Amino acid sequence: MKLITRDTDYAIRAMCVIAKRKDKVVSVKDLTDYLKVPRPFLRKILQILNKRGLLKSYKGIGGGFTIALSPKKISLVKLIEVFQGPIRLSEHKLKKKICPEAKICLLKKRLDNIEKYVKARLEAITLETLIEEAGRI
Amino acid sequence: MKLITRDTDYAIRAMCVIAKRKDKVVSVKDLTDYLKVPRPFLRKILQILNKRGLLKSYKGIGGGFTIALSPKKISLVKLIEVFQGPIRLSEHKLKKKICPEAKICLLKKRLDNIEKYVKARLEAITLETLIEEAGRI
DNA sequence: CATAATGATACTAATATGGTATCATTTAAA
DNA sequence: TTTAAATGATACCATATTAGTATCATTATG
Ligand code: FES
Ligand code: FES
Repeated sequence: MKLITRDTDYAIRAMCVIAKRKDKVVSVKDLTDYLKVPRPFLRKILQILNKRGLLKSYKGIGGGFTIALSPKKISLVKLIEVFQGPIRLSEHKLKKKICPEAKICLLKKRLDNIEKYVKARLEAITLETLIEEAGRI
Repeated sequence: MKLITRDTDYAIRAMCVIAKRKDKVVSVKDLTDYLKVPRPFLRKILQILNKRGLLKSYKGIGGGFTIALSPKKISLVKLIEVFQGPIRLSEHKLKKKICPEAKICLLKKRLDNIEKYVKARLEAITLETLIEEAGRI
């Protein structure tokens, strides 16, 4: 029932570091040294973030990644959806078909409400808020 | 990221039916006829609910299950925890060890808040509320 | 041209999920 | 007292998801 899987988690940590370094190019080596996260796995993750347009990448010696968007614009919802697909707390289906009772199902209605709330909260958590407040500690 | 897995879902549906039938003994056959859910799987699920004291079981011909507690007292949290363990939306650990930064980690703090809310909402959804409101439709 | 970086892609291991299958035990009723 | 209809206990199996590795190609810099 995890809201956040490992890859998303690592992505958040890495993005925070990269965002803090502003326009400096950060390599995977820099990141793994700091984050103690498996290198090939992190590489894969950063490549995905690059493809999705959240990072810019630079090849060759001295290469690495910079952040592609303002940290304000990168929310947890966005990062979660990159690695875990659309946020859906409740499918509440029967055997992969849409349940005929879906429209009147009370349980589904209530879970959908919870989902809306969670999504809104995750939307409000951006890289900026994570970095900014961390700086104050 | 599902809040509710298949077994929990089936358990909820089955418990609602059993609760509605009050003190009548409901067999797995009755339930599968009505719910269209795989029989051996549902059997396993009901056995677990029985062990956990949420159902009472009766063996032999004419046997089956009745509800053991007032539907008021059976919340979604309880049912989820039976099949999925304690509700923890965010572990946010590093390599199975507790993260040294856990106490000051902002992300964790925020996810924990979301978790508290979700848990409270799931606590408020009981079999009684599901049955009662369904009756009004 | 050597080297240090990423890009692309395929493979693998571990865990969780969603079940089946089998046999033992109990009990009501014929 | 036998039989059939139910659950109890357990072991097994199939699939999907998660969490990675491994390899080779490509690119940029000095
Ligand atoms: S959506 Fe089908 S029973 Fe809830
Ligand atoms: S709990 Fe370790 S970084 Fe958040």
